[in-house]
Amino acid sequence: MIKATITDVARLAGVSPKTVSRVINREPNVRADTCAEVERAIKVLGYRPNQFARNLASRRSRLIVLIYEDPESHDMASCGYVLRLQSGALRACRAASHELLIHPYSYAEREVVSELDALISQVRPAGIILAAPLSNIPELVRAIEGSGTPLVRLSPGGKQETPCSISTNDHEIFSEMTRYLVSLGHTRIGFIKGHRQHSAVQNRYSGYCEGLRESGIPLDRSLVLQGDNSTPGGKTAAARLLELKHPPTAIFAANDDMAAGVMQEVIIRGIRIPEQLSVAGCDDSALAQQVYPNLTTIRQPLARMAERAVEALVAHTPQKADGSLSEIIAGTIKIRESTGPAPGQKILTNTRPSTKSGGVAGR
Amino acid sequence: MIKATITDVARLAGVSPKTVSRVINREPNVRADTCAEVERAIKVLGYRPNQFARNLASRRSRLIVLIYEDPESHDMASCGYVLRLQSGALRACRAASHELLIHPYSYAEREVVSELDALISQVRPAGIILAAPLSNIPELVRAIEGSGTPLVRLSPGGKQETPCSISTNDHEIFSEMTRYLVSLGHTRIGFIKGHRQHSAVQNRYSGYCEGLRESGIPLDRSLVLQGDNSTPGGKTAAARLLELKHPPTAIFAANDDMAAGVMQEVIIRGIRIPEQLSVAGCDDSALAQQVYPNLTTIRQPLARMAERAVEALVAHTPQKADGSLSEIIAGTIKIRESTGPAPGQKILTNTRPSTKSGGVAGR
DNA sequence: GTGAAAGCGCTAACAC
DNA sequence: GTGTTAGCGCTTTCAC
Repeated sequence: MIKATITDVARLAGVSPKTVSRVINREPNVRADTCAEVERAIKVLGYRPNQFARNLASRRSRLIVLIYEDPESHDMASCGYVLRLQSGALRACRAASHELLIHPYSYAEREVVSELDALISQVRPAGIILAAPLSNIPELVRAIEGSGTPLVRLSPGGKQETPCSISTNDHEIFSEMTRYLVSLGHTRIGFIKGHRQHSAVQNRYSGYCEGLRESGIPLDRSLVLQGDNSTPGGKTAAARLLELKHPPTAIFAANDDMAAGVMQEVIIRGIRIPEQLSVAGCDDSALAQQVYPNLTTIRQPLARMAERAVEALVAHTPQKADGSLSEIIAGTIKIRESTGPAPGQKILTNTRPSTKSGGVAGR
Repeated sequence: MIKATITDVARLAGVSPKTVSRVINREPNVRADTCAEVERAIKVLGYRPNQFARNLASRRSRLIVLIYEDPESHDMASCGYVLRLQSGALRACRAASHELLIHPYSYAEREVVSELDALISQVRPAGIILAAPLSNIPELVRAIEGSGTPLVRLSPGGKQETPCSISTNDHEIFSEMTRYLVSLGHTRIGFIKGHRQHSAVQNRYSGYCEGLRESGIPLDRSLVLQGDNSTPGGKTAAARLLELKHPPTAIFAANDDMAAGVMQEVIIRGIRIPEQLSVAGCDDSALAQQVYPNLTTIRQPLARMAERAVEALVAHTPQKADGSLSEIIAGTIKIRESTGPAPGQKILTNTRPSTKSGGVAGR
């Protein structure tokens, strides 16, 4: 397998290298038969353009960099999160003949910015995807934007004014899940917030509050606890909720890991799920279908978000000035076995809430 | 942040571009003070060598490709597996200033080989890592070796004659876990085999057999079931084992996902773990610490294996003729809460087996 | 120890 | 529509 070059192809096809270049880059202004001839020559020689030469000559690469919080720093808890991002990004990369470079960062280490600088100037990526919670760190965003590299942020919290971003409807879907629990007859619904640092925290909690409000149920602050996104944290929080004078009949955790911790604590205490207590989570991690009973949860469109991000980046390549894309992709509620009618409640005919966002789906 | 080139640095340092090149590549034959002068200039200008130009001129890249079975085709079950491989590979890549390209393949699709060809000729990777179970597919190995790209295989089954490979001690560690269970007083130990396609299956099962043999316990074939690496599969298998006339007092599953299924089934039947039944798995996936009780399992040194693979590849770069590396890195037993003395058994003083491979560690 | 010249394989900017 | 001329920024080869 000796490497054929563009000149070899040009010679065989009886055209100039530039014409071959036009064909492989699908540029206009090539006669159909010339094009066919070139393509034949390409096939005959098994020619593959050398990416490095292309990158060097055209000053841009076909590499997309996906940056996310290093799951190692969380003991691999968020592993489904990372894999789904990768999966979507890879799909779009394949479709666009780009390659994906992964860069997990432990944001604890402060060298990230200089690492990023090095990466950008050495690799000149076609684009960078910055996943939450990193998408929320001004320092990083600035470093990337400063270099002129196209950037898409995934689920940046707060006002997503700055550059391109793709988010999910956290607020709405948390509201919807809350209303779903209410529709099952629950009126005392515990809520365990996510880790403070994570930008989605606020939207999720506000969604819960709104769900209650829309259902006409007053917010009881004693039912709301600060969690840390971990399973042990969920366990601890559940213990506190269950020891309340008026314990909740449902517990809604801001992620699945905490929900799993809740379930552990509940089972230890001999409380049955969902007959005596309903549990809901968020993320639809692998865990959700591995715990018993299977967990009702919210599935975020992570893969789709990353996929769209790559698409935007690839399209955007010739520095589109104001590419201030700001998309929202809706999540989905997955009803499984961990939620059911509140104790002492008749089973309702229709347990599914009306949907104005994302929709509700069984598994 | 305008890009400084090697010529800029050369000019500022008052030397030729070639000398700068020598410095950044750590080539010999540069006087210490020249070197210092160049490094100062590099710092002043914030110079970063353009990888594409280097790659083009030197005909080799600083990209390592990690190829593994697409977790999507397994519904993300093996997500910890992938992440730990990535994590190790990334660590070594950072240390060696290389970048990591990830390529999950669903081996169901047969186009993999031509995709691989394209990848190799376009990207000219410095090396490829082929993870199990893909490391066992002759077609892929041939395609890579045929291109002359350095290859390291991870846990290829069978005789690892061909090229470089890095494996773990599946056989020994499964034997050890089995002996550990015996040391707890278990004599009827169920075993659920892994998916047929996975090359490690054979070694794991043979380790179990040897563990029994060394303990003087005859192999009872009715206690050995074929699993499929999935949680539901483990559940089904457990049901069959528990309905046996003489059910086992311990169940050893060839991976954690199946072990989780076992635990589900056991809990449904109201059997207590570990008092009435011990359960052990393999992989130390995130799951192992998320199920209740936490799962006793085997931790494979996946990250370390991938890390070593990258190191070998990077060192190997100038096609070392016979780089037939063949390393074995030992796994570790993680004793958690799901295993205990067999029912009706006194608690032994020392529940830990003698170790001749890998060693035993609590958490 | 250091430098000059000649590409690596492709694309940019123009000419025709 | 197509070809020509120059590089892209670095490393190679070989001279000194």
